[in-house]
Amino acid sequence: MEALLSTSERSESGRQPLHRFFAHCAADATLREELIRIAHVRGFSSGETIVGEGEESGLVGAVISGVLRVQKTMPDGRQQIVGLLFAPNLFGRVFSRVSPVAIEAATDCRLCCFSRAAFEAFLARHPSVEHDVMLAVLDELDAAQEWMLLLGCKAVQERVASFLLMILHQADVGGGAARRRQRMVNVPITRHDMAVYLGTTAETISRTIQDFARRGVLRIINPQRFEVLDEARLAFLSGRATDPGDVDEPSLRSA
Amino acid sequence: MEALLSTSERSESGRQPLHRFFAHCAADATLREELIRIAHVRGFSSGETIVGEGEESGLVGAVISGVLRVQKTMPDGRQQIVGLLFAPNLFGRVFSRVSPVAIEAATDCRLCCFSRAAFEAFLARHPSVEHDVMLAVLDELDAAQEWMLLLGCKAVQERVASFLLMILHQADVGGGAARRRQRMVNVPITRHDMAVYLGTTAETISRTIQDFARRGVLRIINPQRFEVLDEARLAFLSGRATDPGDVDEPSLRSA
DNA sequence: CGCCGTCTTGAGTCGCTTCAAGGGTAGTGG
DNA sequence: CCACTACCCTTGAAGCGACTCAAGACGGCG
Repeated sequence: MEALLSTSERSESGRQPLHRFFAHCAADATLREELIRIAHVRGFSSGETIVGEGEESGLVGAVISGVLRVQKTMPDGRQQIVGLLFAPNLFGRVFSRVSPVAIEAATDCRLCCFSRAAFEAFLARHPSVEHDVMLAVLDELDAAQEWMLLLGCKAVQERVASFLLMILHQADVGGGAARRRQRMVNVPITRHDMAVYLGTTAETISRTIQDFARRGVLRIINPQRFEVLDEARLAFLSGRATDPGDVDEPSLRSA
Repeated sequence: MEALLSTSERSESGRQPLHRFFAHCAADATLREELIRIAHVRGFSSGETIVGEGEESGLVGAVISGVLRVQKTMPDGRQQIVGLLFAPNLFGRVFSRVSPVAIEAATDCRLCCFSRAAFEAFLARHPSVEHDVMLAVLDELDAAQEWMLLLGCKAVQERVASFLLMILHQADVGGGAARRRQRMVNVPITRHDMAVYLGTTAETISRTIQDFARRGVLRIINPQRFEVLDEARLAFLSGRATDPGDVDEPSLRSA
């Protein structure tokens, strides 16, 4: 944990940058010390539940490595992933006794954990830190609203394209202008999880990705790894841009 | 504005209760005075835009009466309503230069407005009030995630049922145990807006509601006003509950 | 009264889901 | 070392729910 907070320079070395929240705390000796006292690092393996849905769980924290899925389940078993959390995002529902969502490990992962009570007490003592957490919550809200647009309006092909672009860009390393664009997409989750995130089925996901490959938008290295050959086309297919130059998209689906 | 903050008792008289945020401010003379100094009440008529999408707008505040729709639009014109705001909810994106969503008047309405800059300065001076705002944002996030479940998993019939229940319960008057259950649903928005909210089309909404009426779940007084005849059935149709007693639902759709 | 917007209803089409089966790969034990 | 199992991904075929297009009904307003 000490290492976590003492290495704000490691973002230089290509690792994930610190969350604003941690950067803030790391910069102040008092905050750092308080935080270290209540934090503990825990490993979870893929599939494990960190917080159950509707469950009273006193655990909040941040992702160090790996991916968490935030999901809701209906009484009859249908489920929807309402968020994916990568490092260095925060997880857990602060200021509520029960969590309205389940949080599970989508991959093996390491988490920096706090007891919710201790964390909230810490925030209450340091309003400027609570402010950072609020900004993180606002970002999450923005992301949720963007995803609602995707689920409500977009065809499956657009959803898959949007998802791939999201994965692609969240993997961009380095901050600001030094940010290096990736061409390789590493999908850290299964087709099934992708389907649950995108509100569709694993079969449809599979068909769509194969279709993209046939059209030359991307190259499939293996089921979890693609090379993006034409990012502009992918952005167009995602519905994010009204197409600038391409003429009518010929679908090779029937060929 | 003074009237707004001086009438925390009016929730007794059947009016909307104050938002936690206002209740807090009304209870402290200093806060109340500061808030009154930066607030102004404005009326908007149905269809007017309060904040444009992606636009730099310095306006935030709370709904006094009427309904706001929070929506996002794709480059090709498709749109999705990502939230409806009733009194006494807060509106506007604090701590961001641009708003990622548009905020429009879904009905004629009255709003208590603040300049974003002044409001943020006010929050910075009073962390306990900022805390209230954070709780409101967290509630909004919960609602957004619930709606993602609806958009990603539910069939249209379930979405419409969920929507009607939401409208029904948000109209329940009185707080806590004194809350009085409504049987009448007043849909404050058009079929088209409902469709945009539910990620479907106006035609499908219409068909579904007529179907509910044929099945005896509700009675249509006029296109904006229904009486709920069987709330348990409606809850079942919304997918919120695995049905306890009803056997297989006969659809009168084909009759 | 006639126009206009909203809601309703009908018919046809299509995208996606569902169901079913086959292939690839990793982990396990004989 | 090689079967064996299990899981994931892929592919095919059929069915259906919801969208699209089109037209008619209702109500409000100038």
